[in-house]
Amino acid sequence: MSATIKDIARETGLALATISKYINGGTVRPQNKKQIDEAIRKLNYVPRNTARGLRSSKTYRIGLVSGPPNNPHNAFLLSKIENTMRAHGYSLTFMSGDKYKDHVNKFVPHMLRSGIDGLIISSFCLSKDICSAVEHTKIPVVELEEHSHFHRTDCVQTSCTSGAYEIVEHLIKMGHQKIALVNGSPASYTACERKKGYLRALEDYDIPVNPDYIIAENYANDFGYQAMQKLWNLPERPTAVFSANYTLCLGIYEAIYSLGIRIPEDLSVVSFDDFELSMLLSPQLTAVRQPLTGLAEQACDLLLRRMNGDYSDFPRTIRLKPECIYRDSVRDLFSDAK
Amino acid sequence: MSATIKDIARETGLALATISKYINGGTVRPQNKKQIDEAIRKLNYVPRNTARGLRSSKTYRIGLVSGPPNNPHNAFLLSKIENTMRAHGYSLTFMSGDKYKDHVNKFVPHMLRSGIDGLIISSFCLSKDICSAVEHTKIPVVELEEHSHFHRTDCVQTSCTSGAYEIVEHLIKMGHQKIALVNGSPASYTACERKKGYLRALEDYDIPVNPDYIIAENYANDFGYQAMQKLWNLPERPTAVFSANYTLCLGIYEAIYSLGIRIPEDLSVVSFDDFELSMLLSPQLTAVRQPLTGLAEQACDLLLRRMNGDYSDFPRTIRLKPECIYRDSVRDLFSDAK
DNA sequence: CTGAAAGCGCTAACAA
DNA sequence: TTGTTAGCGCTTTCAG
Repeated sequence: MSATIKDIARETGLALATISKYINGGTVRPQNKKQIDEAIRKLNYVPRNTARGLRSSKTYRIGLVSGPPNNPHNAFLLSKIENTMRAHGYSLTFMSGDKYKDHVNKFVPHMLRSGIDGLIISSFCLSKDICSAVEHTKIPVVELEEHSHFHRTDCVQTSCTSGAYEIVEHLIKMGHQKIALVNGSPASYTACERKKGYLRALEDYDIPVNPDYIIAENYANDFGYQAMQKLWNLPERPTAVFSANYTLCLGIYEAIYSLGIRIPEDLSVVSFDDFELSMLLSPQLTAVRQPLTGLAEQACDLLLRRMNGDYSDFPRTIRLKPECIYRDSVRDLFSDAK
Repeated sequence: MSATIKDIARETGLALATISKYINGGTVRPQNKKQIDEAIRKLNYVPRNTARGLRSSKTYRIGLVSGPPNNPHNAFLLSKIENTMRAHGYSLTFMSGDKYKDHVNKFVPHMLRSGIDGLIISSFCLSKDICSAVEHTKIPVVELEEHSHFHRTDCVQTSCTSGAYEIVEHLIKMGHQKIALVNGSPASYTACERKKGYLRALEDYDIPVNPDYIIAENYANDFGYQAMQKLWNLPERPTAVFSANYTLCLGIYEAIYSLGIRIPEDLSVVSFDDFELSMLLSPQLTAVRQPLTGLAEQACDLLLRRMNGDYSDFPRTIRLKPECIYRDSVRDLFSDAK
């Protein structure tokens, strides 16, 4: 066992409380300061946050529960949140899992047991039971993007409806009418919002909805692949596909390659989520870029304020607008017609 | 403040110690068991790991320090490690940062303060001071890939030399002689190993080393971009480029697109690290795939054993062989000559 | 199998 | 400014 504050006290001849106060930013006599610093260095003393927390009932730790980090969307949020919270003196306990298995309901209790001062939940929709268990602990929660069964919660989200609307509208303006949507689970809040945007755009331009063109099951890569296969087997193929997220898009692209489909000649493709990848595909992908930095910042800000007891604007819903990035994966049917 | 073990004791009329023992897997009279379970549910009791740890000097938490998770390599490791450790009852404190700023030297003390039973360090090379601070705490450390200034440490690494050798040999067998290397910092262990593999292959095939073809500075995207620009401005352009990691490769591809270079007609490209991306690029990228699952598993296994006091094989160095995936980004100069 | 008591490392009152 | 004291929630002897 390494040195404790007691050892420092013994070494310097000062009282525990003095050392403690100094460590926590209090002022001590310069000479004592020097002595303490020296003793700390000499004994390699590291204050144990766990012991501090026991007393102050703060753990200086927050939890982040999210989808798998090998999705760049989650990775970016994780990275940004971790960095921000660390700058505020918190460390980050991270748990992730596949969205489509119900691990989640085990994550959160585990997280609670591990001891956290606040919790950010991203990509996941929690069950009622879990939500009430969390609410019972009184620790502040910020939901990122999804919408669980909390009684009332702060949440930060991308305005998916507007992003989806805008990109579908772009397809329409380029002359597309047969537009397919490959989407996540209907149980997912974000998936619903994206579909809503898609439907609104069609409605506003008087384009009839073709149920065959809407394939929704989950956000997995594989599903994107299968969905694309299915679409291409339709007697009347779509001229454009709107992929509702990044992982789906990867699967769709794989299918497109294996089917030998040319973009945008044979098929136009747009997607929610914009990443490095989008630029490296040829042709470059037209996509909806989420305000990831903003999402992370707002979530952290909200959580920090709640942890500091500022509930003045609770519960708050913050919606940030995404941005469409227009590249070369959409064919302009009008100009072709000329 | 939510319920404590005391409340359960009061509620059930049993002693603290009995409850504690039951919670930790001890046996109690069936009737008491029922009572305790009921009280726990009723009061929504969650045992505080922080308080447990104070007594048992275990935190049930491990730390992972790594490069940014928006690199799929790091993301994969993180995900795998977190899942594995969680299955063993540990939660994961994650800190990451840009490899090329010296945040790292602040991470580790922060990590130590936060309280962990073990530490995995990936991608980072720690300073001597930090290493001795860590060694002082006696908590087990496993290094993934890089090699710090620890006195003695367990480490798990990809055998970079053999991966690099094999992929460069492939280029040579396809008739390439003018092979460039875009590499990370010479201070990086992995970068050195990858260069070593490159040099050995050239040496074995009696190909002279052209210093202009070796550009090494760091693993950043931007640097890959610049390096590629530089290579293409050379009076004698290389016929092939070996990118030493994923992020560099992204930058190289961006440069290739913007310069209008055709792969593999004008230039062959191979890279360390293989991801979804590699398959979606056209043409598909020939790459070295690291045994990521194996790396994560071995690191966890080693750390778990050390945390359980098993030091029988300390210090252990585990090296796993990568695998080359041959795709279409390399031009066969011999068959062209026929 | 159960209970009483001590104490893990630290902070927060309060007193000096 | 510094010291004293009590106690955070839990585990761990050691008796019963």
